[in-house]
Amino acid sequence: MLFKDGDILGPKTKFTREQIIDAAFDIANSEGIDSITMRKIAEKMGSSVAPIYVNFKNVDELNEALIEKIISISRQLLLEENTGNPFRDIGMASLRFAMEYSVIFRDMVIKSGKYMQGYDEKIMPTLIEEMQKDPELRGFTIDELKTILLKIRIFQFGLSMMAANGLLPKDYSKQDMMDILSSTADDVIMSAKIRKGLR
Amino acid sequence: MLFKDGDILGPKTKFTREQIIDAAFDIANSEGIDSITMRKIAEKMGSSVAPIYVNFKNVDELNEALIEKIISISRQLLLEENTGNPFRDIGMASLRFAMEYSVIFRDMVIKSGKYMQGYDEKIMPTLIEEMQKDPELRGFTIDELKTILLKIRIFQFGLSMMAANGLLPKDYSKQDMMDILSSTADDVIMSAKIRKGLR
DNA sequence: TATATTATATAACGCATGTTATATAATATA
DNA sequence: TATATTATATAACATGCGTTATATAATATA
Repeated sequence: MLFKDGDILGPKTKFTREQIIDAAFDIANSEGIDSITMRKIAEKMGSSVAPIYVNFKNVDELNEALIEKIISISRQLLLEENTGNPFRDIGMASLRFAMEYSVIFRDMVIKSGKYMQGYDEKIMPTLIEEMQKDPELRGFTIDELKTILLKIRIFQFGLSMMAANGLLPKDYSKQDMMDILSSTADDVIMSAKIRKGLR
Repeated sequence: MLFKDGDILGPKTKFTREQIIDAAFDIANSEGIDSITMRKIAEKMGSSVAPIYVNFKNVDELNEALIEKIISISRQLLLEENTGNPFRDIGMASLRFAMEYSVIFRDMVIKSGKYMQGYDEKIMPTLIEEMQKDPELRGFTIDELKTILLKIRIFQFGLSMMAANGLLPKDYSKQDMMDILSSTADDVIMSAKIRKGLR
């Protein structure tokens, strides 16, 4: 062995793994995930495709890394919404993601239905537990809480998807969206209480 | 002129315009609209690409015809839901489309945001008029009716989209979906009444 | 039957893609 | 300085795409 372990030979790296992922992310968020090509990424970085293939075995591996970045961003958005009410926080974080990264949000819903389904199934029990602690929701059975949660999640998903696709009324603001989300959540909970004779 | 007008010469047509559109529709509904290629359509029909180019100038013209077929199917579904309550009928028809042609539904939402937006803006006034006739909804201002309609449309869109993407709980039946849609619509209306002191 | 017409098949073109082989240049160590 | 190593550039490849040029075969009429 001519060199010790850890030695780095050759020219300095000009294009890092992160730069590549960032370039891919930019393309995905402006033109859609399917519009990503190796040559476009290279052009965006001002390089050839060679640095990409040094950092990633092939396009599948790059896509995996891109998905990881997207998930990490969505997690970051969730962390930033910290009112302690995970119920509300998840809705708001999803709404923010849908608005700030609308093209990617659309693509993610379609591409990774399976992933999202698994994700949902993981957080559902946690959310139900949180709901059981909420004094506003006292007196409901677990099945009733599940129905309430499902209704609100369906509404929140529809709102996010309509926002991401420009299907909401013109000049509908972020505040309008947050308002209609919490208003409809109130509707669902209030009606459940009335049906149960809790009011 | 050797032949009279209206004469048809040459071999009999084996592949009609409709067969081509149907083949394209099948591919769109199983693999997605973007997966349609001239060669795949030909293979599905057991032909070459030649008959396609006799019936359509290019791929754009074929896509136009495909969109027309999709719209016509969605219109047919709406006609089949005829309870006289356009409010409910549109929701159910959209839900059926999302379930029976889920891949196409997803693609249509994404591809033709502009078209859908225009479509919505056209039927909104009609729906508001219908709501004004409904004795259940007496006493609301137009703005209040608009909010109620928007809430229900957002929920219905979210439900359709989740159904089309397999994001609903396992074994969630069509009946379950129709039930949760009308139940949530009731929630929204009931809550609006209570807020207004109508109950 | 011979001919004009047309539906279809085949093959090729130009283009964009992912991938790879090869060349070039930069860098740390002997 | 000379060399081994490696980051990058370039160019080619196979593949799949829309499209088109050409050939083939079927059909109705003269």
